[in-house]
Amino acid sequence: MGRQPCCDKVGLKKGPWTAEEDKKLIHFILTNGQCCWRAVPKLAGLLRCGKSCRLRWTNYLRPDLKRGLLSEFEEKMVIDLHAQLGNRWSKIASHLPGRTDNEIKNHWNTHIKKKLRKMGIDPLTHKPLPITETPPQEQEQEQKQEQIQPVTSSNDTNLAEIQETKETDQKSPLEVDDHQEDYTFDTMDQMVMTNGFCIDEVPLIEPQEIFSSSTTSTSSSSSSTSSMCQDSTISNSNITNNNNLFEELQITDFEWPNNDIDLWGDELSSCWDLLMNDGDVAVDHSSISQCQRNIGSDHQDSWAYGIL
DNA sequence: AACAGCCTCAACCGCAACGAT
DNA sequence: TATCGTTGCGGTTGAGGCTGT
Repeated sequence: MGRQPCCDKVGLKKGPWTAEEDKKLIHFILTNGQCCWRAVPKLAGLLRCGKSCRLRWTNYLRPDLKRGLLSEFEEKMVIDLHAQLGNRWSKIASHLPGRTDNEIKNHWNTHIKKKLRKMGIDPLTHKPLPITETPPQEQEQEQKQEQIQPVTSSNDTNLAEIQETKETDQKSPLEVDDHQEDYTFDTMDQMVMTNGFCIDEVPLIEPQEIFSSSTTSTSSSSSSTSSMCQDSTISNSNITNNNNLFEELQITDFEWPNNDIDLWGDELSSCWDLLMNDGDVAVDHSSISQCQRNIGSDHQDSWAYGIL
């Protein structure tokens, strides 16, 4: 039928976002919530398409994002989940609070793939690489080739592999479980065992389960994006029960991680600095102190500002 | 210091899925 | 059921930073 472009591309800005654009988007979403991304750029005064705004928010500006490299535990979880789910990055991300599908996908392509190959494991099938079939010389060449070519390219996806991946992807977790004896990543198995769940029944990992000293109860955040769109305001009952700030902000759906998580990277902090320093934004210090009490003071300088 | 090649990751693109009508 | 509009997902790209020479 011929799809329309997601937005009128004439005169729209592309490429990296500026601090000013970030500021506008954050301000708009905090005051209006997430709704109808197509309308967001217009209403927020941005020369971007809605898609770009959504991506920027979900992958970078969302306050519940964890910053920095994946921990070893998270990495292992990604490997395990990838073995079950294939390249379903959003599904994988939904098990890792504060991580985005894009982030996990990038990390997989740049780090984990290499690691697995070094360990002699095929990152596509999670089975041992066919060492005997490939003469050592070729292997050496492959390794060199891999060093030359960016791992993000499709250099490792020949037709057969693509086919294989698709077949693997189409397997349900139960089907995968049927072949669990093929799973060869021993440390992974150990991890799975020590954490008390089987590969085919990966639980929703709560932040407090990953970070043992957690105090607040939260639910999976990454998977909440779509449900957030249902509301015209962002909702989070976990926080609002005893927190005026978030009521004021109409932030009721955020999954604020606990104080063990580095919530705000420097860049985002600066965005929020920009936001709070803006003329139409005031800082509610009483709310800040309340937030500090609720969540802990480690990040008090970073995030606890109210927009009135 | 200058340059080239490599690496990372934010952002884009196109398609699929889904809901509304 | 068919069509349309919107959002979400996964693959891919390329700018900028990093590293080695």
